[in-house]
Amino acid sequence: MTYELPKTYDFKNTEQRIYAMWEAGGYFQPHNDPNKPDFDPNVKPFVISIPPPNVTGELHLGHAMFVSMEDLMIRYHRMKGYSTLWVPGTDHAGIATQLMVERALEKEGLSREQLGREKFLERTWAWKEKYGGLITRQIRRLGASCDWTRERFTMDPGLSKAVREAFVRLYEKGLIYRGPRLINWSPGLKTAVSDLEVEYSEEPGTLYYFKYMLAGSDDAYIPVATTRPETILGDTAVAVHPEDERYRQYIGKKVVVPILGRDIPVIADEYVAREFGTGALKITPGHDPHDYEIGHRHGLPILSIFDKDARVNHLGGPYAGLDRFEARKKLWNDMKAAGLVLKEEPYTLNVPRSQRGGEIIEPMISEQWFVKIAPLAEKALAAVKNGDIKIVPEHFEKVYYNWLENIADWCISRQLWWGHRIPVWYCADCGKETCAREDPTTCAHCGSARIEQDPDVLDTWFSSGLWPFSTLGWPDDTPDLRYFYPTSYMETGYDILFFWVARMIMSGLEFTGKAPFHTVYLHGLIRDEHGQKMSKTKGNVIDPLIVMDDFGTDALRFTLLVGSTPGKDTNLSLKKVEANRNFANKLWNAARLVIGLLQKAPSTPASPEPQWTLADAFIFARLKALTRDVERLFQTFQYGQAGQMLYDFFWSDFADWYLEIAKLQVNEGGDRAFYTADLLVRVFETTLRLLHPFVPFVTEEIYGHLKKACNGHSEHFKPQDGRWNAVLMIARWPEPMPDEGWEDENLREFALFQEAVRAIRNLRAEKNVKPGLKLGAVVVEGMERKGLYQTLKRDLAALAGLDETRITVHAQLAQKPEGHVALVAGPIEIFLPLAEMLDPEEERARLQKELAEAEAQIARLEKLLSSDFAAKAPPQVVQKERDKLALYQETAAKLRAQL
RNA sequence: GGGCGGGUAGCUCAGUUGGUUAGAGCAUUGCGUUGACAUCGCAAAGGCCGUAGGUUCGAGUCCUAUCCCGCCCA
Repeated sequence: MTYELPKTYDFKNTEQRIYAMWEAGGYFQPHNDPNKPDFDPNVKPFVISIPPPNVTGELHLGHAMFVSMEDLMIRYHRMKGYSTLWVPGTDHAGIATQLMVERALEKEGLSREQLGREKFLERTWAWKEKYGGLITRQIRRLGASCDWTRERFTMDPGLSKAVREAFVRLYEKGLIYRGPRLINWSPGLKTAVSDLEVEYSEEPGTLYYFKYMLAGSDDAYIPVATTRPETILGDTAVAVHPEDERYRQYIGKKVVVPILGRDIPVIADEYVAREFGTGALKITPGHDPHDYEIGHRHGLPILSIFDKDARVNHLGGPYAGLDRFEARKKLWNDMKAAGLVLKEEPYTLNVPRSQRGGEIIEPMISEQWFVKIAPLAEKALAAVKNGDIKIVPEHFEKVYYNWLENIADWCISRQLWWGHRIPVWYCADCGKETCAREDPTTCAHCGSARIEQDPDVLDTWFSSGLWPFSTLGWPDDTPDLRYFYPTSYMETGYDILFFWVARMIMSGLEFTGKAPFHTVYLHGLIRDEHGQKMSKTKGNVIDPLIVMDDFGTDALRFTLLVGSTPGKDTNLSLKKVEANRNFANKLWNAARLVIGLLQKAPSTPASPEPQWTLADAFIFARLKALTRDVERLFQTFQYGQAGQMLYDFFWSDFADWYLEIAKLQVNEGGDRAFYTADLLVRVFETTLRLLHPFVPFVTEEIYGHLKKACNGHSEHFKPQDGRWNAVLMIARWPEPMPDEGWEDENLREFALFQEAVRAIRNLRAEKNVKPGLKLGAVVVEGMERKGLYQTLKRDLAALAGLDETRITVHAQLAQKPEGHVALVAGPIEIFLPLAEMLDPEEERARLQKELAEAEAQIARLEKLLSSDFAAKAPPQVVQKERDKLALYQETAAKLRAQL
């Protein structure tokens, strides 16, 4: 019975089935599990914790990128025999999720305040249950081989316990403190956000110049410029540079706050840039980070003039109740009327905007919780500097250093409900705080039962920072934690190097005493095909789900993986995805052919000694080189390059050349057919293994068919390492095979053969020889080939459109055949009976051109070899050039003989 | 202001210990289909590797300067 496959690869009906098969087979779980009795602690683990997507999020290309990349890393290591664990999970995304639920409530005409905290949280959990599975289902669709039995969520009891433990430890160590500080306030969300969650955008604005009148004077004033006139209401000083001759006289005097009439001092501070604006700076310590520092230095009062909605409060006198922007307008108009205004100038502002939603952030004094970051940062810095952690690509190490060296304390409290609540209780009686691992019922200081928990929750990144170990059971000493921690690679986008990677390193070192991973691999952002950031407003968003529908998961994965270099942005074009869908189909069709051929071959050999052909030697030598190269590239994180080599090998060497010749060899029958089929299976199967981490579905599907066809036909047809596996995904990664000495010569000889074939094809094309017209030929192969072309006659004929029966092969020819045109490929000459269809002059010109080219190369190489090059370059490099020269000289000699 | 990355074919990009004729996909042009694949094949054309210096026997690759683009931090 013959085994046949459909003509086109049907990814739609394959991917889901394959994934379910893998998962049901338990292949996603580490083969060496510390929770099982047969556990062997000597087997090396390889572990990645997934960057947890928002639990209620939807798949975008950023997810597709990291899933593809991590799955590649995981599958490679799994095939290498590591006990491989990829821990999946999601995070609770405090702000994002809360906003979604609030929006849903709004539709019912409800607010979270109306509902109350408890009910609101119930609703949010229900929301999470309902939509939480979407993103993980989508990640599965990408082929992710994560261990779903170990899936985690940041608000699981275990991970919540980790958060609580981490907080309490830092608190006990004095690394967490609470206090009023200037923080970034998001008036729309009504919560503090960290420095990292603020983005600065350059926007056109105005620089306002006005008079700060000297107290007690009617005409003396200090001119001051500001971009935010409304903050005048909170000014508590005017600062000038101590050496500024213009204002020196005013230092220590008082000036009057416009409209409000408060007296404030003129102070001297070197921070003031004399050349900027008027050289005098108004100081609003309550609403500007720099002013805050200056205020501290000089012991200035700090006024908060806005409420939580960023409306002016009672300190703003007549402007109380106005929004900050309305207040700006009104105050400025009033100042104009009062004759205090000097001028306005257009000016480019650096506006702080919320990363979420884009509203303008207000710096405000607020009571918040902070992590004292310096001691943590120091260790995190050292871990990379001393090589415990390596960042790929390397240049991000500098970025990392720069950030950690200038880091400010981390504001970790958020005025939200959805998240881990701060484990601190305040006592109504003694006023002290109780921070505890278990919810207390009484104050730890006075025993009072009148305690109340802090209403705030922690920044989501606080829990994400614990992810590599909290997912493995920390703070409990679990078998998973002991065996799988520290993890191996941390793979993620460079955009969250600070948000997440740096914080994981700090937390890991602090809480577990170990770097949470030894390698950080950062990928770039996905942009559209013209390098533009994808955004809904631009309408250039590519939905990975649609791409997978149209071209298949493998095509998308291969495109993302091969088109990317570590740390560099990737422009994704659908054209490329389409090309890679074609690649998957090419694989499929090669499988059809290989399966067809092997079934035509005898199932046993007559002789145990194979007689390999030149083509056999060529493809196997190329496979060996490929295996070596791919391994080297994987070791150095050059996955894209590895994928490209696989693509080229498969398409060019294997499909275009070897398969064509293999057809002929199988048709020969007998042992030639048997050994050709045998080699086909080994080469093709090895290629499938090498490609599997990139395109897992199509390779797995083909593997199954190939295995079945082989097993159904001959017990001899087996993979290179001699055994078929249950599934490809756990087959062993191909070991590089050492060179045995025969490779180079065969590769060179095959290259000449290819050159000869191409020369014939070109001439045919040039002269419009009908494709169906089979030509005869005289081959002069030279003395060294010893009749090689007798055996290549058939292949040459098939590939170049010749008539095998009319090919003659000679070692040498005294005279060039009459009426023939000569083609030269190094030492090989081929004469085609085309003279009659050629203009002798044109033909002469063609040969002249080729000769000129060869002579140019000879001249170039002779010059090169007579220069210092021959003396100073490494011998192999020089030899390579000498060989080339010899080849050109032969070509030139043959050409001259033709002319 | 500080730092980082990039500028290679018409477009999008590879090109990692420097090795002497710079590659791919798409697009373009020509030819080709009963025999794995038109989701294909065979071929062609297309590049002073941003600019100027330097190091070297040798530079797309290393160094310096410079212009342009992008990103991060302040």
